[in-house]
Amino acid sequence: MNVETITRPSLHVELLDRLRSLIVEGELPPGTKIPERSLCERYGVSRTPMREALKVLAVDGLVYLEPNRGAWVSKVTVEELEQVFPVMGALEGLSGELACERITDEEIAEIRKIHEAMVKHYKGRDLVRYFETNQAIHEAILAAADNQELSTMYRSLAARVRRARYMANMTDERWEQAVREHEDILEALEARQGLKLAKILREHLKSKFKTVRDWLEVQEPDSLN
Amino acid sequence: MNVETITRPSLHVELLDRLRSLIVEGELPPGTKIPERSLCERYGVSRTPMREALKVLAVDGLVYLEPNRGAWVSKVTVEELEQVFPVMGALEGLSGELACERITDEEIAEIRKIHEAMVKHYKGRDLVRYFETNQAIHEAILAAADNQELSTMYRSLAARVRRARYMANMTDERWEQAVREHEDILEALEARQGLKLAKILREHLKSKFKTVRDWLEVQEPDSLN
DNA sequence: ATATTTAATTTTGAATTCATAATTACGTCA
DNA sequence: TGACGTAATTATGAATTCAAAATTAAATAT
Repeated sequence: MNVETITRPSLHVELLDRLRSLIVEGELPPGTKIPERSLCERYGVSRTPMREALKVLAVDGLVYLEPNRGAWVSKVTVEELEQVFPVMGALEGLSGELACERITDEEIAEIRKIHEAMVKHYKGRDLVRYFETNQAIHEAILAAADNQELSTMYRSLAARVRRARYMANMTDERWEQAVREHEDILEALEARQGLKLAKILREHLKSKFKTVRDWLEVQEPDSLN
Repeated sequence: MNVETITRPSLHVELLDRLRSLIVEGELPPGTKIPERSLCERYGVSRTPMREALKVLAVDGLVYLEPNRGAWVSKVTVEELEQVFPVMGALEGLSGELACERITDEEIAEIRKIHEAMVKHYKGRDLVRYFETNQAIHEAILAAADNQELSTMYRSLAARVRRARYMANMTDERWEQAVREHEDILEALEARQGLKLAKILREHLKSKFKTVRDWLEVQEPDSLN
């Protein structure tokens, strides 16, 4: 009897991952037209699995489909993020609460380490590494919450937010504030104060939204769609 | 110039809606194998759009895909709902909070009406209509919250929960408690006490989960997948 | 030159086809 | 009878094909 069955993922799943990165990492910027044929050639697949992947990404909110007209990388608008951020706040708050209930001392120590690294990158003004470690902290809290449904939903929203390259817009003042908030996050986590952590995380997201909004209002003066 | 352009939705969207109903309404019960061919014949479409729809439903969590083996209506497990309910709680709590900020007196009056109807169905022990009006209240609060992202996510989870036909399992005691909780919901809403409403809604979901869990533990003694 | 039709081209939507994996049916042998 | 192996059948994954819609290019008129 075979226990260790090998299940090669189907093409559309593979494409899903790759397209998602392309979009989230900004290689395909918001508003870009996605012509099926050229993307298919790029990955050497036929249109069938490509179209399947695009349909999933459309439900995910990363792609915008117009019947008979094709697919675009969906834009990141202030109006959209105004709605996304409160939802993310609720989810990340829950993430903090659940994490405090379940997290082990070892996991906390691990997060503390990432936190210290993040502070180091802040002091060295290394924006890219700061962003990476920052994200790693939120991911670690999410992991500690140990809720797959929560993770999936949170990541889906986080991906959409990440496309706004707002980091470049962070003033020194806001950056400092973000780090301060992260100190509070660690503190609440180490004390396992779930409700407090939830509240801090929600507040943290609110100030993040301010940064993103300012950035978007510069980038996207008007424009429809 | 044509302003009123007609955009016929593509087949896969049409199928998406129909399949979703089939699954949520229980016509295709959890665990059912979904043979592509027969479903295609049922709707008179080819496999291409059907497969596109199935892939989307799989991301939604209503369908389970196994590579090279096909699609099944995903099962409703206690383990899954244990994760879904807290997330729903966070979302519905936010829904209550936002609703309290935005809701008009007229909208409140409308919800009060549905509430009265619900109480009437409770007294008449009309389970089906009770369930309908109950759901309508939560939908109305969600609508008042006026957040599309929130609505989408909430509905996706609610659909998965609805598939557990737990209502049949409601004891008189629990039913009474649910109605009592709904009285509190109305009260907090009319007083526009957002945080309180959020808390009540979360609690409300917790007791709902108890009912669902009891039902599932009878229905699904063990079983994998 | 600009606007407006009309034709050609391209792109998309969906059915069909083909290859491959999985399942079922059958036959053999202990 | 039942376990095992092999062939036949069926179902799925993905490429291809075909029809229809949209876009672009060309032609005509103003």
